[in-house]
Amino acid sequence: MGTSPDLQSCRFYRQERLKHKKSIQRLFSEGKTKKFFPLALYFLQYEPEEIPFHKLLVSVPKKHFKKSVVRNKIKRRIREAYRKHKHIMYNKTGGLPFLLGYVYISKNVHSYKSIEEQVINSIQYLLNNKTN
RNA sequence: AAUGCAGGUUUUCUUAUCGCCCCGAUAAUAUCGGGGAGGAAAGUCCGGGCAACAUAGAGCACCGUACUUCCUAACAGGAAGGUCCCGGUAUAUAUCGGGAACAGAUAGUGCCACAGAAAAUAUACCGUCCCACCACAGGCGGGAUAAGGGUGAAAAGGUGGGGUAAGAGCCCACCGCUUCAAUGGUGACAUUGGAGGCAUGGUAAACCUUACGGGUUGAAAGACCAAAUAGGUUCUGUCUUCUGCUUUUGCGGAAUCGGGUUGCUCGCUCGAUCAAUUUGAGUCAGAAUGGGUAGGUCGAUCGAUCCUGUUAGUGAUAACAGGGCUAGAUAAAUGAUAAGACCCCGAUUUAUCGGGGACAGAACCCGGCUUAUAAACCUGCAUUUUUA
RNA sequence: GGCCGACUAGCUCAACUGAAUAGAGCACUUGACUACGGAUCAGGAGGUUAUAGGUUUGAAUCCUAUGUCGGUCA
Repeated sequence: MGTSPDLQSCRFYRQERLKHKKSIQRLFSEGKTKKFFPLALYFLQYEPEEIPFHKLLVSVPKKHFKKSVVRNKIKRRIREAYRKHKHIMYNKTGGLPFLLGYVYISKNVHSYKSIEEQVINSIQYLLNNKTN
């Protein structure tokens, strides 16, 4: 382990992605839910191993969007919005980091601006409801 | 020039800011440099490579393919050709364009509703004709015949003539069919000539026959690394219910199991506490060993490869020469925002404004097929109009 | 990523190896019965058999392609 990563930047590190199968199952079974239309946010605080990364997962249901092109586009927009505004969360230090799961619940494709707005709202909501 | 049909080619571009994935260098979550979706990446309909397992040979079964020759690693793909069908042009034929699951119904079995005399070994209902009788409209009996007969998808070679009591390939001509021979062609087949009097309805995307091909399973294949824990195997050692006394034999107590004591419980009582004898079984401890889950690495991107040219071939394609390296992720990168250029549509003040730029996103890799596609361009054919 | 299967009336299902009006129950609707309703009785409507081609005289059925839905394999 070298120098610690710059958490304030807009870089989106590989460790900030939620990949572990059991963590995902924990997030969806034990985590809390809050709706920010067109998104739904699952969140859960966890015990980090070394660096307190917030971990992100994005999901777009296949039921509403048949074409993988459309699903990929929405996922990229959500991830981009989170990347630009995640520094808000790292600014407020203290407390356990979050596992985040964004699920797209609308049946229509929304523009980047409306998605960005709701992502900011959701991050503010998380900071206000943080424990420890 | 427009429209339609068929086929082919291309799949918008530039800049800035912030980012993502891979590779290389410095050197370590930093900086620099390079690369980053498609013609269908799709459907998974075929064929192969690759991998594991299986495997003496032959036959049967099952699945698939089906005009011929060639191409190919292979194919249900492609090229060239043949036959048949459809459309156009001149018109007994030729030519142009398009299409065809295009082997066999004379190997066998099955099916062909309704209608119709009859639906497949032809039949004899209405008919036609001859003879005899009743007795003269006609009826009945015996015989000949298959020309004609509502039907039906399909009717037993067709047309014309001769012939006959009436008729019939009964006979003849032409056409068709079957078969034989010759010639041309690698072949499908074509042309010419002879013979047969016609024997052969349809259906094989019904069973089937013939010929050819197919081992099974798919990257979730498969190979390797490997923490903690549990268990398997092997080796070594220890013990054979626990405990007290005793040198040992042995004796006492407790526990467990089994039998008896009236069915049950307690109690009492009896027996056993590994089997056996050069060993085996089990408990515990230690060591070794192989299998293997979370996870990771490989498989995995240099290949039936791409580009250009020459040669051979009608062509698919092949050979040779030169040059290039061109995504490689794994809850899965290839993006977001802003501005401009190009193209299309609408409004119209003719220069602005507004809207739009299809179908669609790699997952081991190739060769095809099929399906989805905005716009532009090219080629062939047909129709219409204009000009000469 | 691979491999299977099913689409028939508003719903649940039939129609077997092709045969001409695609049938049954529930639901809907009309009438009768009843003071009214239910139940019952008598009738009626409702289908491009998922879509598009093909084979056949004839297709829900056979073949091909497409679409939708479902199952299964670590």
